[in-house]
Amino acid sequence: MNLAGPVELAAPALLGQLLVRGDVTLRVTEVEAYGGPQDSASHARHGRTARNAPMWGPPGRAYLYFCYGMHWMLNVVTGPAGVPSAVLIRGAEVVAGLDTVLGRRSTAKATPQLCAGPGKVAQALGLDGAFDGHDLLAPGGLELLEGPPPPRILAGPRLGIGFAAGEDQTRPWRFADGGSRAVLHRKSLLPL
DNA sequence: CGCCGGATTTAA
DNA sequence: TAAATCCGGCGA
Repeated sequence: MNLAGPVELAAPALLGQLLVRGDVTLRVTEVEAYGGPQDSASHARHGRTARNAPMWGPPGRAYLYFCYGMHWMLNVVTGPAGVPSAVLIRGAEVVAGLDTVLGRRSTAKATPQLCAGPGKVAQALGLDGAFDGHDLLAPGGLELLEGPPPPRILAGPRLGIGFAAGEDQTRPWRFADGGSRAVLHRKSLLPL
């Protein structure tokens, strides 16, 4: 997994990787790549601010932001330090700690969609702004570990970025594990 | 300083 | 299909 390369290559490489916090382990099934000021869909589109500062940092850090007044979104910072880019974790499967996840999600039973959606992923891991900037490659807290990459990868346009300029809206920078059901809007994806 | 709207989720 | 809910970023 090379997080220092171009974000559109780092993003699909994160599929199958593991997010571990305490007794909970999630396997990444869906991601989206976001670039720098040239990407009109990215938080970095208006340059560096206090909120998006982690995107300029070294790869392997977390970028957490609050959205729609109620959801936290987990991103993995990629690219060399100084080059803003991040990968939004949009979906995951529960590998361990199901009871903890069910409690955090306030749900009685596990379905394939339990952690399908970026807000759900952060909630399942119990994340909030306190994890913004956290080093995911160091032991403790929240960690990113190596997992087997999926045999089939799907790609398609990013979701919820209707505000972006023309070409940025259709660029196939959303990636998913072709074998997982923990992926939203599977129909808008095609084999990579 | 005030307004606009969002990398969403949920339930009706 | 709409409501919930709040703060970042922009224009004044």
